[in-house]
Amino acid sequence: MPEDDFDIQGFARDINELLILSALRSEPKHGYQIVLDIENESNGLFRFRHGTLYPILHRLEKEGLIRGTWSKDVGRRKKVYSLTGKGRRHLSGETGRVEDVVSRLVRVLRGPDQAPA
Amino acid sequence: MPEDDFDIQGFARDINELLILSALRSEPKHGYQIVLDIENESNGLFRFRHGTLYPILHRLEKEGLIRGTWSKDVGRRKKVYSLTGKGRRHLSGETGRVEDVVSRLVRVLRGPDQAPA
DNA sequence: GTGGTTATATCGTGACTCTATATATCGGCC
DNA sequence: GGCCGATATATAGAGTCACGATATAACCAC
Repeated sequence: MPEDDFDIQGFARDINELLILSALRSEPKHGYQIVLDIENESNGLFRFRHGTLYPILHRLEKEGLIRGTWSKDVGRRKKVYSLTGKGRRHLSGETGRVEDVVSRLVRVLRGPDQAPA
Repeated sequence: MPEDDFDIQGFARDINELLILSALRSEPKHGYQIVLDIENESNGLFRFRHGTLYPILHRLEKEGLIRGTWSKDVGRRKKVYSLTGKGRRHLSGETGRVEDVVSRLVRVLRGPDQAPA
């Protein structure tokens, strides 16, 4: 009985969300910093544009996975986001699900007649 | 210098295309059979709907990765697709690229402070 | 010859990213 | 002390793609 109900579009969306959440795992950051850190940690592979980043941040905040607060002490306005408990649980759970899906994906792509190296 | 130019939407599209190409690796098949085989080999995880499958098949044929021929010997019309040489090269090359991307993705998601189990 | 299954095809909708544009503030420069 | 590029957040418009609904047609059972 197929339970998973896999959706390729939702999968792509989840990947973007998880990348952002993972960037916040160590400490709270503002949007611009998140982009720079992800780009740096992935050696330039994953790079967010402005028009992609901010809608996702707003969505994550709306879902209660992150919480954003304006820092006013510095003159330049920055919205600093931090992981909520819900967001932290979501991150670890969904990361495991992504790992499961990609391992099964690679297995199907490689096929049965393919020797493991 | 970031060379990769990663695109999450193209990545999702590629996954669908590669799943179909991999189903044709062993032997030529018609559309309906491709869906059943992928669903079977992935234990029900990856399931294509009609409205998803046929546009992708047409696209792959247009790009020269597969070649479709109508089998007329049987009364029921079936369009049987087979991998072209270009398609076979594309499959192995892109599969390697997908494996690379997902391994780097998981590494970023897990983070540096995560011990490898 | 009617109905259910196999099989291919397309159109419309909706979801999502991406490009372009807008706004605002800081620091350096002269 | 005003200009300008870099930092930083925001949104609207366009384009792309999967997905649901619908259409067509031939096979088989009865």
